[in-house]
Amino acid sequence: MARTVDPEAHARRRARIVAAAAAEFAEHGLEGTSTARICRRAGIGSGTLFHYFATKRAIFHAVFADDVPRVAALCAQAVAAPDPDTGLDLVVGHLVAEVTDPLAPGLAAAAYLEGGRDAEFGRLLAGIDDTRRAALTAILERLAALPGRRPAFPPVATARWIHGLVDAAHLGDAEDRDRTAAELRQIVDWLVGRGGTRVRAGRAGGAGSPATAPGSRPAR
Amino acid sequence: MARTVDPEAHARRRARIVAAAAAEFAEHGLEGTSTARICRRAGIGSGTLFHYFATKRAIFHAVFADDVPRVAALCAQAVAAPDPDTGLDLVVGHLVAEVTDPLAPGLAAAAYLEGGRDAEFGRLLAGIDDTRRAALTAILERLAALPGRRPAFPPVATARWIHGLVDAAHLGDAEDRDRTAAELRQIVDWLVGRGGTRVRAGRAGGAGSPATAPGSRPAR
DNA sequence: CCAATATTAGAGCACGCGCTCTACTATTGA
DNA sequence: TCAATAGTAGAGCGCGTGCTCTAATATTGG
Repeated sequence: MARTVDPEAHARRRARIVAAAAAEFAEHGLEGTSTARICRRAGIGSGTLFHYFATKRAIFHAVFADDVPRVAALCAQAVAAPDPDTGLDLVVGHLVAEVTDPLAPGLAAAAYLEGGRDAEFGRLLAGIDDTRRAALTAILERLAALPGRRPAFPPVATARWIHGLVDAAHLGDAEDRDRTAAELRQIVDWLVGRGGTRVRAGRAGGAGSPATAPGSRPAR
Repeated sequence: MARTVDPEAHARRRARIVAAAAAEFAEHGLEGTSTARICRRAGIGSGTLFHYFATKRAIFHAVFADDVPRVAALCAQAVAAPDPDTGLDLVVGHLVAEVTDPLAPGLAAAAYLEGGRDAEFGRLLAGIDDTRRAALTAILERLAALPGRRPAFPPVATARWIHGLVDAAHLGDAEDRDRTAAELRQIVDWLVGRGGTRVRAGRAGGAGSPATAPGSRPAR
């Protein structure tokens, strides 16, 4: 017998394809992206592409499925943190990092479109979401029990809204991502009853800032 | 000479096509929707379709452009309202109605994907957004000046966040739209410093509700 | 070195796409 | 009634699609 596989090299090449595909999907969505484009971007032929993935849809799934273990590990770590504040910062930091990724908005839109129709893919997304929201809820419950904290909503609702805000930030203007991220941290602190009066007016755009609001682009 | 046009009949038929197209676009996005599907749904032939619209993209634009005058009128009415609370309710009511529309999430996703690439379409969306955000900001400024109100953020930031929350609600689970809408009203009241203690814990999911959070599906 | 297998490129296939074009019908004013 | 034009249907065109298949090349173990 001859020729065994180097799994690392295989994984590297696979990842290269997934990265190229992610960029294309973020721009054109699943149906709008042609396999030829992915090939060109990855610098390979179509034969190679279909050697690594059976269908275009499989590549799309891989783009998101690759995140699952990373998210799970981070959530476990955050829940296990001795201090709920630390745990919250971990999760929020992760969500903010996602918002800062320039590919995120396009991918989120493409994912939504697809999640509504492809049941298996929908379950994949729901799984990622549920993992994060469950972790957030657990942390928020411990936070609410802390003395002196006055969270505005019950933990489940707060977790849902934080997630919602991140979704919203995803759709936000690409130019303002850093400010959006900063504001996201701020509003989370506020939702959670952390940081006391630090918020009240000022900052986050400033009382004296121009009246024209530059914010997010899309929304039907 | 002979045969003049009935503009009303023309508009009705055009609207019928736009409605069918909107449903398809919400499901498959712009590039994923074929003109043949639109024709089938609208019960017409391709000849008819291209008699009313020059290109598929033009139909897509029309789906959103048709909203512009409606939004402008409502915003003007809300700003002109004698009482800023009434004005706010008008705008929020309009946004909530949008969230309740079952086509909204898909269309929002499709719009985002397209707004990022088609500059003209991007400007169209930005225009709608700016109209609404400017109206909201104006109303919120009057609201903040009211005695006894303690808004959490400056008006511009609040307007931006309300818009963001609506975007987030768009992406939310289709089954929970009514609850999402109710919570949206609640969090707006809170942001605006309206309704006092009515919010603090309880409601909105309940302290005794199950720990598994059902919330939104998508988000990368 | 050689046999065996992993990996690659790209020509080519059947098909569905956006859109055009022609032929036909419905509806109007004179 | 009849010419003129709005409206409609659908066959068909050129092209790009997702994917397959063949043939060639790298890379390994023995």
